[in-house]
Amino acid sequence: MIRVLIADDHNVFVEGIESLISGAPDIKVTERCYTVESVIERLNQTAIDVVLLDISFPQIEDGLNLCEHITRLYPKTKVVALTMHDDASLIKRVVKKGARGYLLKNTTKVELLQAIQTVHHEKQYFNDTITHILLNDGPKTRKSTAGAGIKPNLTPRESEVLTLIAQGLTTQQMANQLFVSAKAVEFHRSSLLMKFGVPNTALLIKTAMEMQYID
Amino acid sequence: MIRVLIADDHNVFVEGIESLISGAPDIKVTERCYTVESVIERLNQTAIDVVLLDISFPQIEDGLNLCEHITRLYPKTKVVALTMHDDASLIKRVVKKGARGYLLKNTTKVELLQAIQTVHHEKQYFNDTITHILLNDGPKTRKSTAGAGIKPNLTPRESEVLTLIAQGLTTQQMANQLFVSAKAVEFHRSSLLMKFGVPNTALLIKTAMEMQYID
DNA sequence: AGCGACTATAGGGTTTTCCCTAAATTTATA
DNA sequence: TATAAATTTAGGGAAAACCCTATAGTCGCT
Repeated sequence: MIRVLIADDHNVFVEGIESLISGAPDIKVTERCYTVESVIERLNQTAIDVVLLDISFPQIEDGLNLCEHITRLYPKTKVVALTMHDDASLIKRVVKKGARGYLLKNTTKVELLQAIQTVHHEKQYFNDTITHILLNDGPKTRKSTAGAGIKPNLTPRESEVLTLIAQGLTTQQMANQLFVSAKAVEFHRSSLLMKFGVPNTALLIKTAMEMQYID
Repeated sequence: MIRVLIADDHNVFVEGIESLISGAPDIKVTERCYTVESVIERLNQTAIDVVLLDISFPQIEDGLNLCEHITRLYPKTKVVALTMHDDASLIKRVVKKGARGYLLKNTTKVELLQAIQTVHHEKQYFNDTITHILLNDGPKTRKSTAGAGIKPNLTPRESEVLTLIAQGLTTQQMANQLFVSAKAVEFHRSSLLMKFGVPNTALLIKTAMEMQYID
């Protein structure tokens, strides 16, 4: 059973979403929140699998902040952004804040249920419309946004840095060893995190070992 | 060939050390430094395996700082502390600053050569006298100072935290998940680092995986 | 009742990591 | 020779990790 929290300050809309979901056997709306504060409070008290979050809640900035807050503090809880806006820059900002899905408010019942199930299974949900918007908007689209399971090709330097990180060296120590600046090392470390699609060195090491880059 | 740098402001002593070492086939004194500055400069230009460091160089604080500097920036370079003092507190301070060996200035040739070779092979060198001084001085002696290769026994909580770190969670996220404070999680993380004898989470993950605590 | 291991918490501080943006140089390659 | 990929450096800023000391409650064992 997927536990869903609806965060929207429009009563009518909450009702609508809930009725759409009511048909699904494995999804249940367990919480309805009309303010940012109540969302934070609820998450602190109850385990929630998916949050359907109106990004204009009540203002766009509030929604983005709340989205960031949720994904930072409760990584198990997935956020699907709901909004009436369909511009690329907003979608990107939302994704950057950790949302796993993005739906326009004129979405269908099928799409809504599918999005909930998809994000709950650790995947991202973006329909064709959203994907199209993202793709047709310059080169800023992350190389490895999907990032799961694919083996990144490392540059020679990146491999070196990866090996040194796995030896427990700090950035400064690596810099001394490679005879480059700390900033250069930082750059390679950052590239590694991006290529492997991980948030920190701990998971980088684990992932790299599993993928046989180390050992 | 083990490259040795002697750091001492007493000319006579440098000469003495050098003549003692001259007999060894696999050890070579490549640098002699009479000031802190020259040590730093040399290390930046030349690869050194072992530094024989007079802790009173010229004052105790200077030697300790230099020792810390070397071990922090050049972890491959091992430091053997040389001094005339034999009090426990100083020994501990030196070890805390990263020295891998501690010799009194009335040491023998055999001991000197053995100390150089031992620390160069990633091990620590403390003779019976030093060990005795450390043991007979209260409970402050670290539980796992040696730490290499032995499998630590983890408490239930430590195991949990280790697993969560390996999943890439931050301290705050773990705290939320375990319903405890961030400080509590920090404590367990710190215990893990100590028990495994590693300096950071990157090496913690690698070591824990190799020892089959993870996966 | 006392001891030790485990757990949790706190305050304060330093270092390191991580993120963002930006730009110059080299090297390979189409 | 453009173009792209790789490497290097930089500055600033926010978050996280790391280190230290100190207290305190719980539990099991002696």
